[in-house]
Amino acid sequence: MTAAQPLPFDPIARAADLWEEHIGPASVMGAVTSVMRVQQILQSAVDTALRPHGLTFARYEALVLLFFSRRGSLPMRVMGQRLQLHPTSVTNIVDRLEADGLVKRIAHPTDRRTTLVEITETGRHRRAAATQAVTDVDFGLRGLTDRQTTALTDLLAKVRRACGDFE
Amino acid sequence: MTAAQPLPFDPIARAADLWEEHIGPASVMGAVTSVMRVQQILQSAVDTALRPHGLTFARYEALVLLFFSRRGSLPMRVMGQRLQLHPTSVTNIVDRLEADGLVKRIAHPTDRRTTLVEITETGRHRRAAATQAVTDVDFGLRGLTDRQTTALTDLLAKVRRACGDFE
DNA sequence: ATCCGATAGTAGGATGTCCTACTATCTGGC
DNA sequence: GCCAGATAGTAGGACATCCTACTATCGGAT
Repeated sequence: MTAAQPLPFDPIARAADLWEEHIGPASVMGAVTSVMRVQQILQSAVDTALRPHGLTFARYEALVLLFFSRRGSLPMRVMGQRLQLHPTSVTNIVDRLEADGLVKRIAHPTDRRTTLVEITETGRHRRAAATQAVTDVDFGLRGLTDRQTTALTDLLAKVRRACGDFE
Repeated sequence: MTAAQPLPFDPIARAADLWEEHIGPASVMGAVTSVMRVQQILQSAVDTALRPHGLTFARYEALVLLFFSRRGSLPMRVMGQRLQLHPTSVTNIVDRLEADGLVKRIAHPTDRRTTLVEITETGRHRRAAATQAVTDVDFGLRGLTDRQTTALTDLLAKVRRACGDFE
């Protein structure tokens, strides 16, 4: 069953690829599967690069978001909006970043419901090191030219726009 | 802080998009972010379509894989290879499918280490209904033409190939 | 024949995500 | 002022994934 029929090339093996062969509509499900798979590959690669720095991609994104914010701090609610994350996921992420001393929760000056999350000096240094690690990875293992990378981003942007991403 | 500077258009808000603006290299990180985000969108859409059928995308893929297999059964190890999943994830998925009566574990005729997973009649029917639900979703909410969909798949295939996917 | 490394699957733990409450706080209409 | 509904964040639970061990079994080298 494992190697019953030796295919000539590209034995794409995922279920939805199989599905594609048998049913159609042409390519739609194949695109879905490809996106899923590439995301998995990228997630794994980036997380591997970030692990030595004690960060996941989600936490890294949060750190970057705070780093580039005006005052180095944002309400948790805003972080959730920017990162497209559920409020409880933000709580979790900030918990861990705070435990590592990379951010700290501070009180909002006027709204006592709101918790501001502020990046610490340690957090700024960690972000710099992690960014280096991420860029090093991405240079290593792409398979696309600059033009192709841009094309990919544009195509995905179309999908995102059609789905109401970008608000 | 929330709406400090009203941007003219496309206020792409994710952290890595911000990162992109400030550092570069042009577009690489943007592509990574786009893949991540589109995967999230697709995952959510597909899971929503499958929820009424009691399936996640992962379990649906497993069901499809078994459905299109020669004898309607595969060793768990092979399922893991085809679906690019950790052996423990396969165990989890098969546990749940089996609890729902969609598959059953049977003994391998010669290798007593191996557990074969076989799709049941109920599983076959469930797959058919779920496939209908998934195709209905995908037709509704894409933003690409057929040509663009194909182009997207091809670009992602390049990435997968460069990363040693397809074995 | 036997032993030792390789292989198949699972158990338990960690992480990350979401959902459903729940508490605390704010805000606007009365 | 004051109360009803909205909003910010968190707690606890469900689920999916991975990792590290662990057991059972296989198969080839000796």
